[in-house]
Amino acid sequence: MSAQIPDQPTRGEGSFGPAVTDLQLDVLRALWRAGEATVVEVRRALRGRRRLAPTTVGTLLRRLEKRGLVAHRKEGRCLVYRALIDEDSIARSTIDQALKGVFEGDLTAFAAHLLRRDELDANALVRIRRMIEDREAELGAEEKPNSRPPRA
Amino acid sequence: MSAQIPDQPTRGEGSFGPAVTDLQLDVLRALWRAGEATVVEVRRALRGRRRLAPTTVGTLLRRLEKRGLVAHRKEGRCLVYRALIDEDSIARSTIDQALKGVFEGDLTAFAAHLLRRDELDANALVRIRRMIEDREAELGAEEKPNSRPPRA
DNA sequence: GTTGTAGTACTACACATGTAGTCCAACAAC
DNA sequence: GTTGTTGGACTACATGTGTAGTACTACAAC
Repeated sequence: MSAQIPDQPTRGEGSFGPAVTDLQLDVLRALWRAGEATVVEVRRALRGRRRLAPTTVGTLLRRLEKRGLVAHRKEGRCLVYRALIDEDSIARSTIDQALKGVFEGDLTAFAAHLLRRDELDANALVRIRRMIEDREAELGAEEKPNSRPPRA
Repeated sequence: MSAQIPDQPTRGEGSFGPAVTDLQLDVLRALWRAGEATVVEVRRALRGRRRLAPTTVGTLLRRLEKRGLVAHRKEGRCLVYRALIDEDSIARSTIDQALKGVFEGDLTAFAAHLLRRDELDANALVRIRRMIEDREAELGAEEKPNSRPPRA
């Protein structure tokens, strides 16, 4: 998984995945949701967030295709586009980029920063702690089947 | 804290903080570390990561100043620059941007994603869990010491 | 004084991006 | 057939960015 995609933007920096802009992400999201979509359909999906001319959406898709992030097939006279990367790859590289940029890749520092946010209320903390515990259990189980079962 | 800064880039999107590029971030980082620095000093600090012409660094600083992210004072014939935003603001808005873009602001989903990363080994998990527990204690303590005095 | 020299301002250029207009091809209706 | 309509290709333009060259200015050395 996680297709092999070139990274054009911010090309001065390390070889990361593709860093898509908000607009590009919106377009990709439309494709992810629809599976496949024509220009008109993508445009409709974008409606609400953005009101773009049909040609604009066409341009966006063509440029995304040039970057290797989407592809199209011809159905009659329409072009039907589909995404070539999955949401997770984008998430990963976006986060990587932010992470690397701001915290120089230090996930723990990153976590520390996140925990200071107001949006993270007690409930969210509990949920996340549970996730961590689950993950610890998972890792514990596969790393060393019998040593120090971290699960409480 | 967290100075009030306009966000020029990706201006199509919601009113977020400044989203700086990698290069800009490198420059800012140099300023943060040094407190104040001239063009030459910033350039030297960047050396290793980037080999830029002195004029390039000057341009970068001037543009950053135009965006309101740095300021300068004159010392003799040299301009001494300093950052106007702190690292935390940048971290916050960068993360916000990534978060909003990819996970539509859902911090829990974001956390779920992070927890799947290989870089997060058992030790990191423990550290982060501890941080969460601390934070939970903190929140618990200030939310309701007895009933509803919001001041902690 | 004249002449380096260093440092800044201005200008420039290529490229990605957000945005859309114009033109053309293909199909539908008459 | 001709004519409309629809959708895509190409072009365009403003702005931000990465990068740097050139021109000016002020100080140091002679």
